Amino acid sequence: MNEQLARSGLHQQIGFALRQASSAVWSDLVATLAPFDLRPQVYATLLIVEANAGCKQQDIADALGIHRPNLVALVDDLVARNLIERSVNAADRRSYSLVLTDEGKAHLDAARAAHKVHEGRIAKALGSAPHSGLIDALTNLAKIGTPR
Amino acid sequence: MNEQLARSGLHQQIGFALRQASSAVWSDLVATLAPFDLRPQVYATLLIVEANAGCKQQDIADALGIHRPNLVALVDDLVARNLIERSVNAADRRSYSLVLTDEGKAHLDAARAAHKVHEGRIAKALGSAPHSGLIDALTNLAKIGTPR
DNA sequence: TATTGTTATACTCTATAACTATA
DNA sequence: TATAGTTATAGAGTATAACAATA
Repeated sequence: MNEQLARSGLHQQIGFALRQASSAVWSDLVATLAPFDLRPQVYATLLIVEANAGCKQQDIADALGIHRPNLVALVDDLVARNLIERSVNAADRRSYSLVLTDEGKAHLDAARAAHKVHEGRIAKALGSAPHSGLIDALTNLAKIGTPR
Repeated sequence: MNEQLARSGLHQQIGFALRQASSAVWSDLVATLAPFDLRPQVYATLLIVEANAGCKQQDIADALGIHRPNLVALVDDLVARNLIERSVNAADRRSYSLVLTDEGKAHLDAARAAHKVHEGRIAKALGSAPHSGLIDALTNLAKIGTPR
């Protein structure tokens, strides 16, 4: 941000502070997971399927806070890569039962290790007084990925 | 989120918590500003121009953390609506000098009143102990707009 | 050379409507 | 009727490359 620019009060407002912090952290997460060919939502899907073996796509959409149609291509891709297995749910043949494959579990474990490093960067960005105030914390978060 | 769904640890992770909180607050802000025909970034642009009369588009892009091409249509629209005035900067004829019109100032003031109400909703969602922890705060924020 | 604004373009994420198959 | 998955489509928001005008 241009330091000469007078304060418009923008970065004191929770909506914009959240937006910028979220954007910065998301970008860092995208870069973190890229070596594993995983987008954040795809990684999250693997986490959810791991913790909820046999869940259906609707469950994942709810957990991610998005709509069902947006999960279709995502799950298709995971199945094509043999990271999850999609089988018809015998009890209710409208839905699928999703489970991690062994390969999916191994891939998730590798990505999780990288994610841990990412969380470390966040902790560092939050500084030594993470509870000193939400705006301060978010302002610091928004600086993730900025050369220091 | 499906309450039956076992915890995948997802909502304990800052990246996803931020994402969901940001999304919820942003949606609330969009709805708040809609009656004024302003998107959040357009409203933010008015705030920046008000606090930095004579600034150029590049300044706004920097403040918003976006790239210059994405501001062109936005500023065009504000000029067409007679909310800001764009005049050639005599000192550097490459750039424009942006200032609020009287109409723009009045429109911004009206929107700002609505924005205050939105901030009240956020304060309420944050609860009475806003500093008790970042994740808790964000989890509460993510519930904005959810029927309680 | 570097910067400002611009145009054209593309990608990600998310939303809605309508279909199918099952219940 | 309602639900799960799907298809097609649309919209916001942001990104990059390349150009003209100006410095």
